[in-house]
Amino acid sequence: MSVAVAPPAPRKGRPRDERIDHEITSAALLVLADTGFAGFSVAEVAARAGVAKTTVYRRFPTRDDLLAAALERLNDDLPPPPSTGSVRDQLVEALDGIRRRTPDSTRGRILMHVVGEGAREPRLAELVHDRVLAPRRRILSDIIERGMASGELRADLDVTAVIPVLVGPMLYLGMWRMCSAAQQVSVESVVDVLMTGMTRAIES
Amino acid sequence: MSVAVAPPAPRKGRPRDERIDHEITSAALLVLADTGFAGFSVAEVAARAGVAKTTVYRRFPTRDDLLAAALERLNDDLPPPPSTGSVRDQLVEALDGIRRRTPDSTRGRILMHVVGEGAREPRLAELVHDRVLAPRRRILSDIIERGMASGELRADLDVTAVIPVLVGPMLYLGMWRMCSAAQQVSVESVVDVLMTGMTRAIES
DNA sequence: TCGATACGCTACCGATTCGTTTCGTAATGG
DNA sequence: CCATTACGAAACGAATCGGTAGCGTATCGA
Repeated sequence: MSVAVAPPAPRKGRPRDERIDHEITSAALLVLADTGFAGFSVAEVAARAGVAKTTVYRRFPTRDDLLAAALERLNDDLPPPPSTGSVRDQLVEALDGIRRRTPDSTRGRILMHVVGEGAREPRLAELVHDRVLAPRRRILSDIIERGMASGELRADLDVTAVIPVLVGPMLYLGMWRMCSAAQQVSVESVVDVLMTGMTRAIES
Repeated sequence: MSVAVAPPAPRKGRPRDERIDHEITSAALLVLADTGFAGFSVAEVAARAGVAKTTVYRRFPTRDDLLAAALERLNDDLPPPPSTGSVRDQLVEALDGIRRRTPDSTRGRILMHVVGEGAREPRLAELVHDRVLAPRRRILSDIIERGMASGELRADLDVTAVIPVLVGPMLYLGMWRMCSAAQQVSVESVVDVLMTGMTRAIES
């Protein structure tokens, strides 16, 4: 039973250009970010990748296969967590990154389209949530737990409730950044409200 | 100069059925919520309204005119603000409504599509923001300011920073409600974190 | 009654996108 | 050299879109 598990590659004929696979999925993510799921067309992906449509269909039999393969690569650029400084500074740094990248990065723009498409495709929403949001939630929960251990934060915090409190405002500010009301709000002021609470005055 | 300013209606011929205008825009909002902006088609709206396509085009010369007329009605059902009870209770009630209606109501589902479409149509994002989000921000800021006046909240709160802190988590929880991580979080626990802050223990 | 408009229905137009196929050429292994 | 596969270019038929036109019927004002 000497079975070659990993792809030993077909033996005969011209081999596929491995770089093209990468370029196709990269182009697919860009198209997805620009046009959303409804406008996601194989022809557009092929054009942006500089490749013939047949070359795409040879690798991905259907549009959904291409979409799934592209989504596999959604997490290629997970940023390293901040590990130095006070809990407040770490939160500001991490949250400011979320706010900036949500409307600017390819991944963030795709995320914004998933918000609308998730109602019709719950599995898509769950996939993207697990692949994109969950790792970033993990970075934040690590910061929180370190703060709770060091005494900088209350020891009785409900981490599952804190995460939406941190992420939600950043997604809100990022998604509506073109509106003046969102532009006036700084991440620092948001973090300060969250740290101090709405009932106690800042002690100087 | 006795000019009839309001529509005196055309004098001759069969008059238009006013109810049909209402049904068409209502159907348009439903289609928009279900299919998003890319899938928004006149034929689908006409079918859902139980009306011939020509009847739609007689009122709205182009697809975008229909879209604009439908968006005009986005705010028909602005809920009354809660006015009794403690600030905490008012916040829980208002925020729980936001969380529930974001994924369930027609308006909320359209809002989720605007998040993705806003990148390509900034004017659309601003229109919807002003028409849907701003009035609801107003309800929340009223609660906040009453709490600051009554002493239930810090008097030095930055209201512009507080609003995203309140709305953001609700949109987050509503938009990703199908994911298990969001289902476990209660509005009460979120409000308690916001009220007390992350640095001080709840005093009993 | 008569002219004018609203409405439903069907068909149609041009444009676009879809998934697929054909064909000529380039690159590989035997 | 030759069979085999990859790739690019082009075209295919089917479907759908926004929008228009024709026709019969219904409903108004005069």
